[in-house]
Amino acid sequence: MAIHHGLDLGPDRDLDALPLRERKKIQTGSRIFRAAIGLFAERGFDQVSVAEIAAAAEVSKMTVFNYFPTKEDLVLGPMEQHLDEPARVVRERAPGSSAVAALREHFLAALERRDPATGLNDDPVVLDVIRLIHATPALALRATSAFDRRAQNLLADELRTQDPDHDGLTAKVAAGQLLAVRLTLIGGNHLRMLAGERAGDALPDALDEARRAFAVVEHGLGAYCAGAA
Amino acid sequence: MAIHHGLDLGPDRDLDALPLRERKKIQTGSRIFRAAIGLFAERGFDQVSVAEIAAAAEVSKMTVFNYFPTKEDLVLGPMEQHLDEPARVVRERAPGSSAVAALREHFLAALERRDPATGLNDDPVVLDVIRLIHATPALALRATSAFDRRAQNLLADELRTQDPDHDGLTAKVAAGQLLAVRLTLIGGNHLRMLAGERAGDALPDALDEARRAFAVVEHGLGAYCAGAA
DNA sequence: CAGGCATTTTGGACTGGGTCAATTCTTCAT
DNA sequence: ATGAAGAATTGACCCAGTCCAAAATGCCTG
Repeated sequence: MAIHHGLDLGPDRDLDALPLRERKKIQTGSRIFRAAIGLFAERGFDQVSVAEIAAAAEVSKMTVFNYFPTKEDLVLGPMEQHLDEPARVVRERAPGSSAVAALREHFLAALERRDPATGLNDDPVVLDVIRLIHATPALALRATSAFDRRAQNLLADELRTQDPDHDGLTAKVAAGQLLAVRLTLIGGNHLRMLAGERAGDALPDALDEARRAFAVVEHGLGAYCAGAA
Repeated sequence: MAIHHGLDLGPDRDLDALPLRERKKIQTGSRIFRAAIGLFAERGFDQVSVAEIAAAAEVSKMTVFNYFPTKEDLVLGPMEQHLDEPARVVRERAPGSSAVAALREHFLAALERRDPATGLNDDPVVLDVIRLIHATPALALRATSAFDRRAQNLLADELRTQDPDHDGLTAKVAAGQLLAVRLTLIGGNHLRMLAGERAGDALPDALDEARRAFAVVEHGLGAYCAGAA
């Protein structure tokens, strides 16, 4: 719930107007997060113990777990509020537009505003996070868990509600395809950032890739089906 | 490599002809596995410690980790030799057949032989495993990790090799779509089994669903793109 | 059949993630 | 002020997973 650190977007109510307690909480969370990312970036995720992070943030180990349920959440937590987003986008789409179009446009818009969730963002801290994800199997695993049963079912339910002529199977398959293409695109953007590209420079290519990728989902892999090349 | 328990298919050379040592190893592995699944099914994955499993299998804790690298592998290990399978299937497909067709036929064949990896199998132990996966978030996470960057890249490389006219993006997207549809179908089969259906009875429906799902991947989600219903 | 070799098994000690009951501190109503 | 309520914090604890030296077991040769 709380806004832990500099990464969260959201309704940015000004910090100074909050009761003292809330402000301290935010500061502590931010201090823990920055200490963690700093140490991780320096020595690697597995080579840093939570106790060290606690010491660096001048807090007890327990307090770290109070703010972040697991060690992995220190890296991934910020990006993981978005589980129900695809379903919401489809539900709230403009009347007359298709579900696929809604998700495509939503992703393109996120790219343009350099939303860290798209992977197209060269903020130093975001870069550290991306590097960590790629260097640590456990983190990579959880990062792809956007392709989760919950997420897929949420989206499938939404698709079925909106297009009631489709059966459950088609909806689930469609939901899976849509979540998968999103992950693929994010992965591609991560690679750009890891290669040192600036987010601004990479934007045109990223937009183009996204459009083409969604087109593949819309029109099928037919080409791979036409027999040997 | 070793054949741990009753689940593994593979080149079933008769056990009795093996050197005594190998036989004991198989027996021990199987004893540990069955003890673990039994206790997990009874009290839940998180409510059983590795020490208890070791005691139940009359083995030391160390030996458990000798046979299964992690506690999760006690449940998932058996089904996880298959990471590179999609890439292999595409690589070794009959000349003239498409990549999509190869993967579809491979999955259909696996369904017909009730391969546990398809989720369509009502062996009591397999059922326990399926129940555990659905009841334990950590296991569910790893079970969907077939949608892994490694797996996706392996398959994408294979697709690009075979159809060199396609660029990297299309190959990665296609690989993602193909892995995703596989996971979706497996999930559907799990639901059937959890609902108490017999694998034999569910087979026709499962085959039909698989065919339709792969058709969606081949021809696209177009319908969801046609605007509001 | 004896005994040496290689591999497995074992017990124990240790690290580090994660949880719990109790303690301390902040805030607020009287 | 003061005492109650509630939150932040803490130290003690449990368990997964690793490391090591020693004991046990199957295997092979003399």
